[in-house]
Amino acid sequence: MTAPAPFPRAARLLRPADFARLQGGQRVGTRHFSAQVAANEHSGARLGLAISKRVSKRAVRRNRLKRLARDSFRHRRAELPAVDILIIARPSADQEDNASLRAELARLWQRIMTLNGADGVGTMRA
RNA sequence: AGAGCCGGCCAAGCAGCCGCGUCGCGUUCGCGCGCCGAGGAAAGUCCGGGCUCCACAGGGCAGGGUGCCAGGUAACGCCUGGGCGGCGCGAGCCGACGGAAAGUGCAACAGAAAGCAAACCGCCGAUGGCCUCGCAAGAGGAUCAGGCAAGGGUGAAACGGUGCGGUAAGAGCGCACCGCGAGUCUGGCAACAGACCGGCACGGCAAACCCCACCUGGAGCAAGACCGAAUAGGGGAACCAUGACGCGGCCCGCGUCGUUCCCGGGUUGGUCGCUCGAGUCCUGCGGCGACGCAGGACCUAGAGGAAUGGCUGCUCACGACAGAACCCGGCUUACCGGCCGGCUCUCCUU
Repeated sequence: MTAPAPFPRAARLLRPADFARLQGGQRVGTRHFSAQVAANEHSGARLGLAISKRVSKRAVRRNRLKRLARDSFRHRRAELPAVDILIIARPSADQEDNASLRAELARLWQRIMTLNGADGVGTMRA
């Protein structure tokens, strides 16, 4: 029912350095998430996740948020520009069900796209 | 049929689409195909081991742990069987359950007294003395000497309990039963039990110090090993003053710092450690059992910013607690509900 939308390793933030670079990136916030965005030198968008134990002490619940975010991201990755995105979950996210979190993530990707179109992200380019 | 006890097991299912990780095969290096891919607790990190490194060689002290007995096990604080005590009509369940005659200590309040007993209320006053009566024997009275600890009262606890005898009143003073005992015998590997005997002497607390028996180095896979680029600590051998420093609790003890010679090297990345193991299943034999032995079959997650998922549809008893991170054995805690086996009690029917 859905078009193929793979999510290879190249589309993930793997090194501590990748995360550190995003400290200076642009911030985008929604009700249950916040994101740090910066342009990268790769061919597509990359995703990193930061879901601390402050969100939930239960590993199962943190896993749910990560999986949801990754799945949502991979479906929209083709539309996103070449940016690194770090998604940070707020503790309130733990209370929401899958459907509303998916809707919120969809809006988040949309805002990142428009942000990039308005040229804000270019600041990180060397 | 209803209540309940014990042991074992399962953890919504199916399909489609889109994904993720290891491995194998193919590859036009984009990827494609196939197999496999969380738990009974993966959890808490409370014990025990394996493995690894650290200065280990030994002895002593200290510290810590365990604590009825006997087994099982790699080991344990776990498990099995047994004993004792308690709870339950019962199937069964629960128990830090060694030593109080080695010593030290503790016990608020209350109470006369809290531990080599003592005597507030009380009981008695036989015996000696006193008073009255009596010629006397003696009788009566008070309770001075004195005797007693039954009863009352306090307390968590008061120097065996109940009953009978006994007595001036009483008292293990005597007896019966119970309790108690560092006695004897019998049974048992033992914990312990039974019988007999003794005679009432020894209160409680050892999750108070302590004593006894047994166990016990420390840190942890970010342990640790290997590979490889810039700055330049390092490793081995020989000699030496016995000073300073260090030695994962301390001491004996041991080592380093110095000089000479020889050899070549660490944080961050990559690879390994990383899953074949006290493994799982089946059968047979031994054992009450935990478990052991033998044979056969099987390979069953291995990530690393961290995979094991998302969406949709259908079915039903409407789905709990919860996510591996070096690996095992336990314990504890969380949990919607369901299945199987064995057993107990009550009621009904025959």
